[in-house]
Amino acid sequence: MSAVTSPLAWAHVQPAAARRLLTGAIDAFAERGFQATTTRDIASRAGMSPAALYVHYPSKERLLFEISLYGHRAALEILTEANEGGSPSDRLRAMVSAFTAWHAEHHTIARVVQYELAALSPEHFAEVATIRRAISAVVEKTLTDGVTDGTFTVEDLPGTTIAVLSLAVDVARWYDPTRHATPQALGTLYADLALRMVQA
Amino acid sequence: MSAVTSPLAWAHVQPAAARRLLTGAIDAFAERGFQATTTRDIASRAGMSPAALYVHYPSKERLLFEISLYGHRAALEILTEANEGGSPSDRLRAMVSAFTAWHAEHHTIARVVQYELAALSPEHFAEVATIRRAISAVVEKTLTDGVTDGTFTVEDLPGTTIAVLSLAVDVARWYDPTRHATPQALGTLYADLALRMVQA
DNA sequence: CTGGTTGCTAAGCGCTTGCTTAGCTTGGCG
DNA sequence: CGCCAAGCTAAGCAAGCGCTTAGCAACCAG
Repeated sequence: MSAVTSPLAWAHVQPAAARRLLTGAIDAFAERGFQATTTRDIASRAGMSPAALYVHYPSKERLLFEISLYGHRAALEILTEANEGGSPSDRLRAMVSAFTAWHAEHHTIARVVQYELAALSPEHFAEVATIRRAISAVVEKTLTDGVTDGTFTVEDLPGTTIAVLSLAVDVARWYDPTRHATPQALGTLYADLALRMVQA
Repeated sequence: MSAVTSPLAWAHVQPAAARRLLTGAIDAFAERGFQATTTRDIASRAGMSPAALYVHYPSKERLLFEISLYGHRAALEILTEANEGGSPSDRLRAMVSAFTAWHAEHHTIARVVQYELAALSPEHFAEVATIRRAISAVVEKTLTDGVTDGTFTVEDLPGTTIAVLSLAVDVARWYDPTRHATPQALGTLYADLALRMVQA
């Protein structure tokens, strides 16, 4: 099972009822947004009464935090694994390909991760922001390596880092599996575009 | 620059109280999202009681529609004007530069335009979707022209069109005028990156 | 068997929501 | 002046919100 195509492992969420609530919440948050989703909606997606939610989670916000935290960790892991070994070009290609494919494959989770940050409590947001900085740092490091060894020409390093990540992240906004290419094909296309953006 | 003082022409919105409600709604929707914004919040930003909103607009959704419609029209106009005259390279550079700068300059309106589509009524969404298709068509046409005259090499035309637009649109998500470059500088950088993505 | 823990539901509490109603004030016009 | 429309507010309604409480059935350990 490749890192690119692996489904997010929610097996660690126990018991099964808690997992059903979590996956129901992902679908609901991605569809309507956090604020427009009711606890009654989440509970009914899990086949339960509204009160059952509070047996497993102390609040609706906590549910969002669990999703956001695991989503961010998965995204960082995907990037870090793709960044192991090879030339800067190889690593950038692997990272953009995997990161893009992940945002397409898991566009529901990715939407929650990228667009519901403002609904997190300040403490929970701070925890997630740490992971986000690490994600930027991984990409910026690879670009720096490429500039150093002469394979990349980058005029504005932080700006180009944001652009490369931004390209992949925005996939979550528009991607529809019934209308667009496979996540892998999109990853390949985007990796090519990103390489063109920085090649010397 | 707040939506209130931005150079987007809201002068056509009359009377002044209606305009104050509209600009207050832009700021509130951009900050918290449509669903999390209350009519009491919008009214108080305009210095009025909650009931005064309904003198000028029949519903909260209608306020969103007016903002979304005008924002989409402004975005299409920006693109169309930048696409007039010159080589495909010149036109692509001008479009990406202007479209990116617009999304940075008007990131509050752009956030409402790009992220609150799901809150529109089906009829209002359909109206706005027409403009969105026109926006894609303008960019795709210029890429096609560049491929035809040999200045561009594009493997996947619809995919690359989305990527170019996506790059600029995502600026609205992360742009912060206190932390990032000026809209003009960002536009120049992004125009360069976009040209690199497609040049033969 | 008994006693306690786990996972759940029915009912509902206090509060906030979008929006409505009734009525007041203001300014223009005969 | 009298009249009316425009623009506003205070008060509040019905509905829906996140979350709590009380209690019940199923299970397992002793």
